[in-house]
Amino acid sequence: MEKKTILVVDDELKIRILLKDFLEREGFSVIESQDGKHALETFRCRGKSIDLILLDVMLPEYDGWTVCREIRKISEVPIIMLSARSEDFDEVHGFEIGADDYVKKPVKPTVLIARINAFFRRIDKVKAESRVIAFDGLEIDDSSHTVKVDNEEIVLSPKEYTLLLILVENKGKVISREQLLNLVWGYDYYGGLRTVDTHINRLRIKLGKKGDSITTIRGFGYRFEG
Amino acid sequence: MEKKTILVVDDELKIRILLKDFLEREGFSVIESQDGKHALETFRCRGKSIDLILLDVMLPEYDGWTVCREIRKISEVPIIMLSARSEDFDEVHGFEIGADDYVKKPVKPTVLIARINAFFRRIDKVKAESRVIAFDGLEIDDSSHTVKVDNEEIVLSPKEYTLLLILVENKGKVISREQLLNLVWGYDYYGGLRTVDTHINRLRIKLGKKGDSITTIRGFGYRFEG
DNA sequence: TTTTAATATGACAATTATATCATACTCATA
DNA sequence: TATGAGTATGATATAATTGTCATATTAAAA
Repeated sequence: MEKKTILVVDDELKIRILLKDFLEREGFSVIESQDGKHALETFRCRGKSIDLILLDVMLPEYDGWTVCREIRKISEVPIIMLSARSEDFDEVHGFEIGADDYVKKPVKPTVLIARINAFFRRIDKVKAESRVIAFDGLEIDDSSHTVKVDNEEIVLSPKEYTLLLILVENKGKVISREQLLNLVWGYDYYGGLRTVDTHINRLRIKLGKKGDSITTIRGFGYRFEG
Repeated sequence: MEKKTILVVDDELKIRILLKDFLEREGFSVIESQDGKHALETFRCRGKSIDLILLDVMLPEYDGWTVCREIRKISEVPIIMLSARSEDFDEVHGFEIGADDYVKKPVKPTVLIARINAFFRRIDKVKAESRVIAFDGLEIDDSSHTVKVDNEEIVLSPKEYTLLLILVENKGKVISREQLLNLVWGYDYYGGLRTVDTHINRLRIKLGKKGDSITTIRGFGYRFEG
């Protein structure tokens, strides 16, 4: 497995150095940011390659809460908040706005690294799980990337496959074209919404009669019936 | 989504009751165990249906470390360890033997629940429970964007749907045509007020007998009875 | 009851959303 | 470099939605 990249956001140079040092010794690659604004810019620019964010709460130029909320609007990247504030209220708040963990300062590097490793161990496991979705004659095997309709394998392009997966994972729910662009194409894609239509169209054709399961919700998006 | 089941392992009855109470209020289903041996037996017997284990470290009949290690030999079920021991060494050890989180006692239920929710949010693919408004034979599911009258689905156009949603969200209150134009059409819309009448009309027809629930308040606007 | 104003309704045209098609571009591979 | 699969985009066709108006109906007031 390739190196994981961690973005460390803290205004104190001493802490950044301490963490960078420990993390790199553990085999992680580290990017640093000294304030909220810079962190957001960094993430917008290289978000795709960042596997985890260590985010201090007390920051100049947008505090940690703001940074967390802004990032959550565009990404589900794991975020661990670091905070000197030890109130329960703050901790709960951190989780509510989308953080994955909340660690109280002073941070002990050994403990933090144990947490990070445990976290990656868990999400890698979830990712690696061979997931098979099957119902009503439709079968999607995520580990082999194969799709079958009535036991007949059909070949989908990458975009078509991901599109189908997202729709089926959220079956019964309407997903807007904007959401689909985010989820399938990535939050940093700025193409036209019509592109989604075209791909839906091709997907429907390839799915044959199962294509009817993709319902158009005029004005709102698409929904997979299930 | 179906209820998640949590196995709470703690020898103190008081804590078990406290946690069970809180967790059930949050929509989890709870199983209890008062010692390590019993916890292992319980898990071996119904492990398949357990989604998370809250495991105290200080236990009679096999301590928490042992239970965690034994479970890890046969399962990857998420484990959150609870411990009165606050040494960093213990925390690191907990992660090393396969725990997913380590929470120091005394446990604050609100914090623990925030952690548990964040954890499930991360590892679950599907999230976000759907918001459903239902009463008197009318059902509006906003996530799937479906409207049912007496369990019969009816298809509404975007404007009709939004109009209905606004009316129902404010049921019992009169909403003026101006307000409806603002809420449904947007504040920057400058069409005629009569347009609302037409849409109300079309909505009433599609709702069938439920259409009678939209009352005209002469001179003021409309009101959804409920 | 008559009058008046407000609202309901139906028809139509205008607008908008979506599906579909044709084409050009991109990128990996032979 | 040529090929082909995959993709993005714009043009056009099709279909649904919407806004407006004329007219009918209704409710309140005189």
